[in-house]
Amino acid sequence: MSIDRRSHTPVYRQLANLIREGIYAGQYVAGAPLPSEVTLSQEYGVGRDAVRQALALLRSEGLVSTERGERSRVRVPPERVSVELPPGGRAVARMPADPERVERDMDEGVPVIEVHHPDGTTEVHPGDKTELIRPA
Amino acid sequence: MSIDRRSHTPVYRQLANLIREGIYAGQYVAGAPLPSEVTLSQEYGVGRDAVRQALALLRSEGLVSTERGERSRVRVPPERVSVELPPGGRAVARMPADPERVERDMDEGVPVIEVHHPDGTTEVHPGDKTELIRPA
DNA sequence: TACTATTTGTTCGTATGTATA
DNA sequence: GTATACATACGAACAAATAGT
Repeated sequence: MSIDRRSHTPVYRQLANLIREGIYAGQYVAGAPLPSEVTLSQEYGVGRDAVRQALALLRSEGLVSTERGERSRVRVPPERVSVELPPGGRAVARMPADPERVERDMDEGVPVIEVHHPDGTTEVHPGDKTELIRPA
Repeated sequence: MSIDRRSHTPVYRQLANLIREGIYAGQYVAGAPLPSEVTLSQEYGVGRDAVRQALALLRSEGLVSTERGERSRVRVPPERVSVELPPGGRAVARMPADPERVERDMDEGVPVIEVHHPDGTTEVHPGDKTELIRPA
């Protein structure tokens, strides 16, 4: 599979699909670095801008993480800690605002879970490390 | 408050912070269109690229939505439907992959909630229209 | 320590396409 | 049909962080 210039699907989205499928297929191993942006742009014959947009899309899905000076890596899903939803409690999921995300030291593309207790208090948990449970 | 070119914080992130605060403060009303990208770039004295990156950041937070040919709008939070977490059930939150997001007709910056039942079945709900509850 | 090479981040410029009003 | 506005795509230059020499 490769990039189709005549497709109505944007190049960067096609590229994101290719890389995503590569991750699902195990072609790119979790925790391992992807090829550099320049390498990807040469391999697929697209501009660096398209590569960066594709990687940004995958970051927003929580599939890869990028740090300055290092190649992007396939994100390793962390272990989940069980949190009980209390009787009479409610929970919602939302994306954190950027300053909040940085404050909580969370990766891009990771939602937060807000647990609202009957007494009015609220707990916020990182969505990638949390599993909401209700005992049987 | 305005843009500080000498700050270590990138221009687009500063701009995103300004617009976000403007939304929180009610300066930009929910459902109303923001100024156009060109207008914003002139008002704040930054490049259009910085404006687009700022808006992309706010979209990824589910704070604004953008459609081609129209100015970006402050997103209106939809009503939430209550979904009961069943006894013995588990729930996680994650970002949908782009094709899945398009398939489900969801806005950018909106997570999904996966509810896993004890019998092994799974339900997927849009995070902006769902509230997970446990009866008292 | 210092230096170099690699890599990602930011910013600007330019052009073209596509959808809306 | 025209004007406005957002989307895509390429190139280029420089900054900043990393890793290794």
